[in-house]
Amino acid sequence: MNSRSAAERRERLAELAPDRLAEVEADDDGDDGPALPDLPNATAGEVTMRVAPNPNGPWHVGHARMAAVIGTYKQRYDGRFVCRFDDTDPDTKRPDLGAYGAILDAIDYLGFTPDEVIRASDRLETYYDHARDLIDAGGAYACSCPQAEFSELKNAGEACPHRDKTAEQTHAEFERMVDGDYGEGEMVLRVRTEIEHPNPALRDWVAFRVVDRPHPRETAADYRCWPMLDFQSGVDDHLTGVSHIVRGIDLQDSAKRQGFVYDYFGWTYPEVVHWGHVQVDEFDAPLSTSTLSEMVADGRLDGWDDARAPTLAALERRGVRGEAVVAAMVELGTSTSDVELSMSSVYAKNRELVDDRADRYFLVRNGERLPLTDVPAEGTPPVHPDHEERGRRSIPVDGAVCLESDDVPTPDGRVWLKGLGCVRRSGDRLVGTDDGIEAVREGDVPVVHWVPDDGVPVRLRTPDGDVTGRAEPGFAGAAVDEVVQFERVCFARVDARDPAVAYFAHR
RNA sequence: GCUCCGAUAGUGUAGUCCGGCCAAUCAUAUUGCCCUCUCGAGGCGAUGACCGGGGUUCGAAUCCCCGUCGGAGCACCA
Repeated sequence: MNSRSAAERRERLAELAPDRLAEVEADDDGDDGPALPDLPNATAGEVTMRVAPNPNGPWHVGHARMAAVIGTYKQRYDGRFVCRFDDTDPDTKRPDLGAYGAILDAIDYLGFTPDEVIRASDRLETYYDHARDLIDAGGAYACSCPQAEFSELKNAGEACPHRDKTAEQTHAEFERMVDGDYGEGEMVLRVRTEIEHPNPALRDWVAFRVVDRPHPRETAADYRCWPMLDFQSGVDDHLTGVSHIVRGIDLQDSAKRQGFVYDYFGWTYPEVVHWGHVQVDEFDAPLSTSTLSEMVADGRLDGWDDARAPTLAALERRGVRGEAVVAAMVELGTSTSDVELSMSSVYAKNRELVDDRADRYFLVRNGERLPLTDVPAEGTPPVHPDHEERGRRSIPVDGAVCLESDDVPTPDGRVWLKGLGCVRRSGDRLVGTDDGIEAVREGDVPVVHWVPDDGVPVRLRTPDGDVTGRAEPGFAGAAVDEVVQFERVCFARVDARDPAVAYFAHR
């Protein structure tokens, strides 16, 4: 940033138009990167948005986008944030009871608090009531066509024999669906749209179907007649006062489908923004929730917050702040084309957030032990190079040190042991030299980190697997949950003590 | 096949509605130098893009047409 010219501009503005300055400042506040585009037809105080996750697994990084964007809009428009669990498929995308809470935790991690949390599986009676109203309005009919047969008719633009059924008969059959009198596939309730609509995706879609498998939530386990997403979501959006919907392009036709229901009811459809899919560059492994769940179930991952997992829980455990994730997501904007998120931009933002507070420690991975003589009794590197006032560490040297193998000098070569001094390799040992720091400044001697022979064993859990190493003795004093920097290695979050475990955040 | 949608540097984004101030913004990435006892932080640079072709116009990233490429839906999944 050219902060100088920005400052100049500000100064000029202060002279020319003092009230305009306030706006600019407010605009600038906590705002890095381009802001999200304004919502269409949005009025402050009258914006309600929702995240509508299916709780069939933990949230991965991609899921953060919706919450991040909605949460940001909530702040901009002083709006409402609804979290609605769309858990209406007890079978193929079966909800996971642990995921409800995990998703709320993820939203909290990102720094947002929903104004309202609802579960579709609590609301079946509401959907039934609306189905009955829809039938009364002539907007739905019960259909017992086998799926493939209907599909053929539909693609040809032809009505099935059930389409002209009376409302009375449909009512009767729908009540039998509700009562569980039909088996799976025997009867559905279809919305009567336009069977010759140019877009085949909109023709007489299914609103309710029968699912035999009980819902995992006990309170919903007795229901067999389940609404499809487009019906349930359409009704709920209206009932919860949703003013603006953000959703993926895969749901592009949803608004049009639901439009038929809205028309029957005389409702006004919310504003809709569609966006493309997000890929995350670092995780080429499939980001799908079901894959993740499988990997956790069969032990390939230690849990949803395994350092190798692309989940928000894992990022949290690694010491990446939700704020950094939100900032990166907001920068992605809401374009309809698919986007790829670079984790490096999340990490860059996190580094900014965390660097100033992160105390420095040495961690040597897979160290090589080298006897060391003719050096001071201890090394005293600063706790933080930009904050001398935080003091210096004290790392005792007792006859030997460990270095990372890449840092071991060639025979007769020199390295500068950070915070200690220059040493020269002599055979298999290191011997202190009387070189001053100029040796480093001249570029002849690399500065390396090191630990004494009896460093603290640390397991560093990284996205690429675990690494073991030893940290300087002072690391034993680092508190759990603290984010530290292992100099020249990475930022990491202290996860456990005795034995010490740290989670790799980023370089 | 039918119906939608999109295309700016490695990545993301601003600008596109209302054509000129855009030889195109910012961030990230990569990289050079300075500083530094970190490969962190900081400072100063560099690299790198308007999908193609026509048209309209004095003037097009922006408007129009064609093409190409990419994405989505046409589920009793969400």
